[in-house]
Amino acid sequence: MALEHAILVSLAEQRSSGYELARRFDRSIGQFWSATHQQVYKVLGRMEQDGWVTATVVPQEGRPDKKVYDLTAAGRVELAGWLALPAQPEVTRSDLAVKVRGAADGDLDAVLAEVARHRALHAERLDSYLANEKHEFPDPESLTGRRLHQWLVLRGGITLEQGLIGWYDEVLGTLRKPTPRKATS
Amino acid sequence: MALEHAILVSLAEQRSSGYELARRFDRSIGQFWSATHQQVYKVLGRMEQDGWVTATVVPQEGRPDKKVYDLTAAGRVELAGWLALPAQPEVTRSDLAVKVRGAADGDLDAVLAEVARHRALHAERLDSYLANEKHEFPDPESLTGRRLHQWLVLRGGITLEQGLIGWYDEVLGTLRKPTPRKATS
DNA sequence: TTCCGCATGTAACCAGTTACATGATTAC
DNA sequence: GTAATCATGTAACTGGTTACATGCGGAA
Repeated sequence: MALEHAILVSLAEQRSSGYELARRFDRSIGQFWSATHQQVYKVLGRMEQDGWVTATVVPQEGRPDKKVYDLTAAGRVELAGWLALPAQPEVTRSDLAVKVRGAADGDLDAVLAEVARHRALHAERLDSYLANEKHEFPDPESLTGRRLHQWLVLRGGITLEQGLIGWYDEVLGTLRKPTPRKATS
Repeated sequence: MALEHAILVSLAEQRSSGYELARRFDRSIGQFWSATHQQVYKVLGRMEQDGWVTATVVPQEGRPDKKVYDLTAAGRVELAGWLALPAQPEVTRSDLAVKVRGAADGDLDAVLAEVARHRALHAERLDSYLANEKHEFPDPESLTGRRLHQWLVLRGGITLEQGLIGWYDEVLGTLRKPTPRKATS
């Protein structure tokens, strides 16, 4: 169980609606914990019933009303309790790694094209993380508390992306036949 | 869906029983796709019904009989088809990253202790991967085909572990109060 | 007029985990 | 005698995905 707790962490930083939470999971924290909006709404409902959060309907002009959620005291207790618990080991699921391993049983070039596509995807994501770091945390040395912790998690995302890209390059460098000279372009 | 396909890849390398598959998922391929033995048995049953694999009971002496699974032609077709499909993006779930991000809402030292514990765990795993590499692939330059692909996936595991360890060290180096001189030892 | 962003949800389904169950053999 | 390894499974549950549903406002 854990989306609960990721939401608690998110709400402790800032009260938000389900929609905002879902968007936030798409970005910063989503590197390490992702969730669709449907799942977020479902879990928020349960959390409200359990008394971890309270909802307030906030009317808006020109757009739909939203339900903004706040942590309750009980929610904070739950969060602190969870933080003290051992963390489960990291899990990385990579379709692509399985495909690389099985590449001999199908079309190797198709698999390599996928590796190249993922390489581009992650390079883009890495760029956006780096831009984000420059913009949001221009002076890491001076950070403390929550902001420092947020920066460290972003650093983790950056490190992982760099590792993946390095691995993609190793795979491509090893398995790609050197393009025949004079070919395309 | 994907455990199906990870099993197909595994069986294409070597016919195996459910038990053997489950053990294999604990090690090599488990870095990128893990599964419990229960889940493996369940999925193997479905795959047999779908005609992707066939089972043969192999009697053994001094230990229980086992059901060895082989790929069928249909299974090979399925595998080749899946390999040509786009791969879904990598997903990394890290409880610990969420805890680091939320550390200000609980006991920071407890979270750091967890980071240190995970650091040790992953350092151990990295060592075993490196030992495995040395032992199983002493001369990477000479590898081709399946063995080469296997080595590359192992390289991926090594890269990820190194990245994680680097990140743990960054977190610990940043958040750990310098131990007071003269304290414990 | 068509699509995108904002905003919230329900329902059906699927994949994976946890707990439980059995039973022989081998090593400490 | 106690635990680990080999070997296979069932049952109940949980967490997450996919598909479907609605409706306003603003931009192209």
